[in-house]
Amino acid sequence: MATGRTHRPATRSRGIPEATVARLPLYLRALTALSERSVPTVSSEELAAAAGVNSAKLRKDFSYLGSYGTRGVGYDVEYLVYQISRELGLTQDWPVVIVGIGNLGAALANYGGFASRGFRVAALIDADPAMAGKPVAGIPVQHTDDLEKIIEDNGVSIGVIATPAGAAQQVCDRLVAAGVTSILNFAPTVLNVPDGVDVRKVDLSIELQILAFHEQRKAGEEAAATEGTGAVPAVRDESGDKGPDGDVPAVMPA
Amino acid sequence: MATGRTHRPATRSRGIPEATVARLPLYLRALTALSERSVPTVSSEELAAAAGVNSAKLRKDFSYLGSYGTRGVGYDVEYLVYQISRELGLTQDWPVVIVGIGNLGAALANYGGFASRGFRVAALIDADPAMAGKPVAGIPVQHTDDLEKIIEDNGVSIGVIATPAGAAQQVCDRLVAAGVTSILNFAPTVLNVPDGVDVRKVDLSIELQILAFHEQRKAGEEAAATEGTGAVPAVRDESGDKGPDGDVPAVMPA
DNA sequence: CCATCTTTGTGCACGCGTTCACAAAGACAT
DNA sequence: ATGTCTTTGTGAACGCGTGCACAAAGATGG
Repeated sequence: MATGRTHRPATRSRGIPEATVARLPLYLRALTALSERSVPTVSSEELAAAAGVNSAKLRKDFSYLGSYGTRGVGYDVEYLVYQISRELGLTQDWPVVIVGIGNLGAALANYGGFASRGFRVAALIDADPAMAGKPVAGIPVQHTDDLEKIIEDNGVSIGVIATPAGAAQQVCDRLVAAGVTSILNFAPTVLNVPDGVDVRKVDLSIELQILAFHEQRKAGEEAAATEGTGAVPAVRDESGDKGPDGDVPAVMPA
Repeated sequence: MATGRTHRPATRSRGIPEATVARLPLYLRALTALSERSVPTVSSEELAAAAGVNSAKLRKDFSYLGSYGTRGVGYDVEYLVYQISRELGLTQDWPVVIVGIGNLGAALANYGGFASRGFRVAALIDADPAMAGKPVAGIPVQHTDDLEKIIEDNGVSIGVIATPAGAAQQVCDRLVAAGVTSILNFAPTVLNVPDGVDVRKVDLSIELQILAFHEQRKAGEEAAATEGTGAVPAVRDESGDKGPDGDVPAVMPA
């Protein structure tokens, strides 16, 4: 996964397990699609298939929200959409600021997923004076100097960081000091925040590296299966023997 | 987190737990920074702090790779950088294709994190004929018609999908048919893939919704603590009572 | 009203991941 | 060589998440 929670160990927020919370948006998306097709009810089996999860898991997830299903029938789509939306806090409007309007920041500003579903891009902020005033996705970019004022004026509690890694912690500190308590971090850095502030990170290169690991493993297995006895992998040596790699080859920088 | 694994239940890939694999890139990043500062060794405590994890967890993670530390001293930075790089498969070159060169796709193509660390953008692919030939990040965009040929010619096994949701599954099918076995999906859809293919997803709106959930909870707790007795939350009603919401309010579309 | 059939909601068991706490290992000084 | 001190590596306990499997609930038909 492209993200991981920071801090806040495993506090069952008001009884709903973290793992369940992470799946609710998935269910909501599937339900919204059904709602648009005017489907009145769904069974846990159908909905689970649409969301790509196990049906027992889905039922257990919903059981944390309450008993919203009807046995022998299934779940009322519209009602469930509302309940999940309410649970996730999407019935209210969340103003969001995006800091760092480079390629990625601009892409985020243009991303439709922000506008819908209760999120509103309240402001775009960048440190480059040349960017100031220039409209991106129809919203004029403002300078970092005004960050605190923007946060307070708009009542922003969610911030998105899309700056270079070097600037991320500093931006984060200012956001938090100004009152932001939830941060979505796209910069490849570990952010330090005080208790009570939630950070979620999206890190492209981490995701790629995880894929590469599995890819390498697949290649190794395949080679082992294709060639020879199939018992001992021929490509990769097992861990534990420090033998073949005495000195350190060139490994790429940051 | 912005992602979640699909398929492949919990197979301890060659003995290394999935959770550990997901943290290796984090350690690698911290170690690379130390390496650039020419720091020769680190203790588990220091490195754990830099990576934002528990030191016991870090030591256990490293123990899956082998005994690379020296008691009383710590870990040799350069050596560990190499070992982790090798374990993640970053000592080889991974050609990657990006499909869907919109705002996000272009941002990804320009993202420095791809170029470094063993990943190379082999091709950019888009369905829009008007895009064909136009260079993005110095690489000419190619048309979707040539997808299969591009995959095969470049020996690509990792694909990145940055198309609209509607096109994602179709693109995914073609990538898989052409030989791609690892996919990083930025489109807000659940992808169906055959066994043996890894999918990781990065979903901005899911991340935001999870943040909104916690944000709402924090707001509720705060209101309860600030006002009145402090025992009963005043803002949000507890689950289970279907009372106040008889009919369904307007919930935003997709 | 009763029987049957579908689908939910959940008790239970299992496994992964995390954390504690400590013994073993080695560096370093004397 | 011996003792002390630091830091690793891991055994063990615990908690969360998952999935099975089934009883309870309600719809539906006769």
